[in-house]
Amino acid sequence: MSVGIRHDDLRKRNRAMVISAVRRAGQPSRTEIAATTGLSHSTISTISSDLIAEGILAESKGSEPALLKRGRPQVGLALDPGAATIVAVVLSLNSLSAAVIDYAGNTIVAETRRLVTQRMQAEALVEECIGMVRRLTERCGEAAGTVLRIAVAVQGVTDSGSRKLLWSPITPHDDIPFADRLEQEFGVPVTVENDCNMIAEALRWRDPSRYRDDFIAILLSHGIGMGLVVKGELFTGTQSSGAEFGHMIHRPDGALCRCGRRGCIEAYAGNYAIWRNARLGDENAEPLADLSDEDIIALADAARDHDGPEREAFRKAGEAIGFGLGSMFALFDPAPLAFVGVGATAFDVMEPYVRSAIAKTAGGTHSRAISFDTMPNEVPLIREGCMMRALLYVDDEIFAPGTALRRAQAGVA
Amino acid sequence: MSVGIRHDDLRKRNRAMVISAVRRAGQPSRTEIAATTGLSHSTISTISSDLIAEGILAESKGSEPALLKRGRPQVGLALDPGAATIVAVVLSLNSLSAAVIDYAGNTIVAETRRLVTQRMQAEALVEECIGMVRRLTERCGEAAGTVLRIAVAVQGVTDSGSRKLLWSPITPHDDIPFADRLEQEFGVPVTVENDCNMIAEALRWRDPSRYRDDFIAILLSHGIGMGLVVKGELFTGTQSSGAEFGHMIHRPDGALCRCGRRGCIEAYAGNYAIWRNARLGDENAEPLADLSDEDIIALADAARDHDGPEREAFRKAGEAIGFGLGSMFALFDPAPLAFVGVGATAFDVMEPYVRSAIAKTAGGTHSRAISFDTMPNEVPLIREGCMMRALLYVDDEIFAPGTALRRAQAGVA
DNA sequence: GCTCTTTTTTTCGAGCCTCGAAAAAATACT
DNA sequence: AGTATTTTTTCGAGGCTCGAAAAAAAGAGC
Repeated sequence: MSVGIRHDDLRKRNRAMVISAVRRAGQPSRTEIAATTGLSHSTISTISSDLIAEGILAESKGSEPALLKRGRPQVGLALDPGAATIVAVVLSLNSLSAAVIDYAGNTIVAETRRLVTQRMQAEALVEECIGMVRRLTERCGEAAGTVLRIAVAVQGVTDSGSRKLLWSPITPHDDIPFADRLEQEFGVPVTVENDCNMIAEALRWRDPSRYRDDFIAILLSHGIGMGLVVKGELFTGTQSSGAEFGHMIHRPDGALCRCGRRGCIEAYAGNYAIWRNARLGDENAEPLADLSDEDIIALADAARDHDGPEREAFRKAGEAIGFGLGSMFALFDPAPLAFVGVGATAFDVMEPYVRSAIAKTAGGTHSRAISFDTMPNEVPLIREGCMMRALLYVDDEIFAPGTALRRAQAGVA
Repeated sequence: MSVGIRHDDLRKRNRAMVISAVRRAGQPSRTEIAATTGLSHSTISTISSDLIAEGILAESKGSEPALLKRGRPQVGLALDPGAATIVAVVLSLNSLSAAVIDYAGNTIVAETRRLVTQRMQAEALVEECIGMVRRLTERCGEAAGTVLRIAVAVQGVTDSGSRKLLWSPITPHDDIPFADRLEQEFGVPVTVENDCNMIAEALRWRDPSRYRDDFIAILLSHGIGMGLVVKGELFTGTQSSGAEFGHMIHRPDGALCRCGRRGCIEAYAGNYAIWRNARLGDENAEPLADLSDEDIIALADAARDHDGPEREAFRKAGEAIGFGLGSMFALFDPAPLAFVGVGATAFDVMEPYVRSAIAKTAGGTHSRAISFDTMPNEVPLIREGCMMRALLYVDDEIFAPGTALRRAQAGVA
């Protein structure tokens, strides 16, 4: 049961509101913050002067456009870049990248390297991450503030506590305790997040007008992933990162999926499935391990060009996605969609089939206009979402409690 | 964006905590409440004496078991039955019932009558509801407190604001504005809720240990309904009451559903679908309008007795439910399940097929033991959930704000 | 250049709220 | 009857937010 609300929580939450307002708006004045939060000017004044004294916010004197208005000019508040530093790590099939990022969201240093993830031991994967983070932080040296948080985004299923990678297509190993190992190594809180969830998080910041309280991000790549925001909250499973759209059942006992089961949406709409249908015409053939982007683009070109097995393969893919979305819409109604990843470049080929499938479902009723958006490159989105994840943690869990936290901790000690 | 938290909100929320603790625990002492809410004894003391003064709570002197302990005896706090009155209305196929209920949850008067809902005009349906509520409240007369809330539970889809019945199998008419019409008539806030959501609400109160933060209630009757609780919240659509499990797609372009579409889970697992498969062997036959409970029980008996079309029909039903659950579990992981309604009496026939279907899905992995529970009679659950809905509204929206509300309203006026 | 107006930000006292400690109340034990 | 024990209330202290007023920092007008 939820616990009663104490007096100190009040300040904590209002500090969080102010920080969040600044992160969202960029350089809002105190008056603006008062308006958006609904708190009084005096409260905003005290809170923001506290935050400035603590080095979390800073008055941004320099870059004002100095809009010529009559009275005392507004002074913008901005996040102090030096307040903290976070590290965002993105691990995907055969690739690892990481960046050290300041509190305002500017990348300080970054690195990317290729790995053969599918052939590595679990421990070697973890050590590659540790190594890269160590190199980067040392490269920054004293220049950067203290690292307060590390977030790792991985393709695959993580546990609901964001501590372990439960299963992933990038490695044959299960239950890899990334968070524990990295925390051990760096003494800083760490989370492992699902890549598609990070895409969803990034979309909220990229385009809050479209991606606000309810939307769906679908990653069309070798497999099919989904990031889902419902009622303003990132939707996760009760025990895992959840939202495994690719493994909803499209056709019971149908095509062979990479996961070993049959009839999953992915077994029709994943890159390997499209290739398999187009080239082999056998939906039970063993899925390929990997497939280059060019291969998919070539298939899409062929499908656009003429009727044939390629177009038929994309039809099956679109149908699987459409019926899957229809089933989801039966659960929580239609929402704006973003298709991300290589598959998005071929989405124009699939779209009519997706739409006609949705039209055959309960989702088709409400939705006069379900709108699709496509973004071929998922990498920057994952990176960005991962960064936001870490920064928001610092905002809410470290800076919002402020001295109250330190007081409480001292009390415990 | 969420708004800052003011000083008065604090008291409001802590009052809500206290009320909720009493509703949940029955007759907790102040000390107990302090423990469960985490608030200090002094705070609980002031808040509860306020609530007693306002006639919301009462000290329950009478029925103590007087457990012999050393110190000053605890004095239990209970909801004052006379604090308020609510009306719960349940409208289902060919049946309307309503009850006037006191603040402690005791039924004061109740009435049920049969209607031919499918042949009535929309307005006539609304008027039947109004008439029954009026008769009941008049029957109570001065005996009951003021009615503060009316909740209507209906089979079908309502809008997300719980104002209209968007679609229902009990009537051919759409968009029936129950809430507006009843509010007009009685001058009291009214909501229209989906019956399965009310079942879920009831289960939380019936057995909080099993039905707590995440669970699924599935109504197996003529159609298939679902009530879903995820992370402690009743799951609803963004625009409708949502969670239309019955209209997730089991087989694309498959059996004819009552909704006019094809391949819905309901088109395999609804009573009409089971009957159709067993008796006609034609999954495209026009669905029957209604079917008696006895018919389904007879089919289940036949299926238990010998292999044949009946057993095959239940196999198809179980498979549809199992694959559907598997897809849901892919989205948010397995959760405890309750099967409610006539179909639950036949669940033993379907269970093996349900389980084997789930085992073929992503949900099958995590779930070493997904547990099913069956409750044949849905009516008392719907009634109970509907009552709780209304009572919780009074708790949170009327009694928790308390005088603060009245003050604010006066300020506005 | 000086004063007036306008807008933003800070200051200050009032009013609530929760908390901890101590007191009061109510009962069982001896 | 007195003591121990547990629950509940009382009371002063400390925080927090708010509204009003003051202070600050500009442009506008003469």
